[in-house]
Amino acid sequence: MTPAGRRIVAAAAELFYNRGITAVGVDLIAEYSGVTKRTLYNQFGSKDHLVTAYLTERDQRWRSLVRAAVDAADTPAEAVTAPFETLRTWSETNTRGCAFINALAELPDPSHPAYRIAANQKLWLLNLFKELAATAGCSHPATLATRLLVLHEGAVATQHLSLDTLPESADLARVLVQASASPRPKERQPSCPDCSAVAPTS
Amino acid sequence: MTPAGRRIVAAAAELFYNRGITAVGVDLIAEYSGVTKRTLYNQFGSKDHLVTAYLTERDQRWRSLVRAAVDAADTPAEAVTAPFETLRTWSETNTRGCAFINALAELPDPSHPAYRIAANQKLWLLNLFKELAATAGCSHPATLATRLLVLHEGAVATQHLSLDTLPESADLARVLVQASASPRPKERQPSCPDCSAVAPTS
DNA sequence: CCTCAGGTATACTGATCTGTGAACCTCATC
DNA sequence: GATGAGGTTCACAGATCAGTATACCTGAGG
Repeated sequence: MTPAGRRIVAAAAELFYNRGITAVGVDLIAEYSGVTKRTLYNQFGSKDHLVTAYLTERDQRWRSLVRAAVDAADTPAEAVTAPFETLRTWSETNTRGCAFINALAELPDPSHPAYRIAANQKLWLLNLFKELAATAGCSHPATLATRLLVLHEGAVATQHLSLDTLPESADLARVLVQASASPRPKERQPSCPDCSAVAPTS
Repeated sequence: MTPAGRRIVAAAAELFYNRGITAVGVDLIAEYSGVTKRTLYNQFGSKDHLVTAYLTERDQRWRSLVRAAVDAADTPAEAVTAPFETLRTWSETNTRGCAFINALAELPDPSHPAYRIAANQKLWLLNLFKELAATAGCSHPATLATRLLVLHEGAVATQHLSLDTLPESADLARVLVQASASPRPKERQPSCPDCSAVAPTS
């Protein structure tokens, strides 16, 4: 991608995320990135393709941050909840929720590439949770992964409002991992039905 | 509100939710509701006011469904997770996520009335969870309510994709309520650290 | 019978939207 | 020194946007 192309994507990223995709015109993006509209169309062909490039770049950037957090975790159990640490720093500069969910809200056509990107992002995180849970020795990693994904997306979605739900979500995520990672000896299970309930059973 | 006004709000609700607020013009809403654009502006004054009316009506409709589900619950514990039952039926006809989160994605101005409506909706649900948890005798109802809200919003947010996370979210919600509603006798707590961890401690 | 609220019909403004056309510039590489 | 990629300038098309103006219709209540 040419230097002008990178500047265009950077400007589109900021404007699309903060003001909405439909509400931002290509003229504004061109002006914001110090580039002619002609250059924008020479590089991307259409606004839809620019939207796709914006979402793709954002996805790659976020994934690399998550990967770094996972690699920096001290223990396998902490690695499972590392994406919640990424979300904590990510939220400091991205305070308007999930860009992919927001994009789907504006793009009703399921055949738009944005749908694939958004779906793949969630599936990637779900699969990452599952693999990390399996590595950490958690029982029923698939069920645990689904629960962690819901918690993650819930924390992102409620971030709009000033409720500060992320710490609580991350706490619960760690509890779920602990309960799933260290199954109690069999003889203690009947005396503690809730533990076996919290630890996924399917 | 006049008959024409009701038809306009109904048409706006369907179009705004399914195609996006910015992407839908007032001409389309007028045509869709079988009404003149003049009538639309006589009733609502501006598109922004129509957006506010749309969100307000949707909020009221959803709240009454939640209240009905809570009232229909058999036990206080089941009442706490009744909103998840509402979400199950609600999602059958509303498959494009939370209309308020979607609206915030398109309306970047925090001074827009939509912000207040969306924030109040989430706060209302959070408070409902808290009151129901207290009624059911749950310990630390505030913490439990936050966790339930995150689960609820996470289930709504991931509904876009075909992941079917709602059953798992509702299951986990019920487990959390159970763990918080029936605290174990003190002498058993040391032998079961995970239970005390799942039951909110703050 | 009169009035008036609710609504219709149609035309219009001025701005903004995505996207294109055509000519020109600049600079590195062959 | 010719070529071509990346970029600029500017004008323009055609559509759509929110919102307004003017005149008219209709039916219920005083």
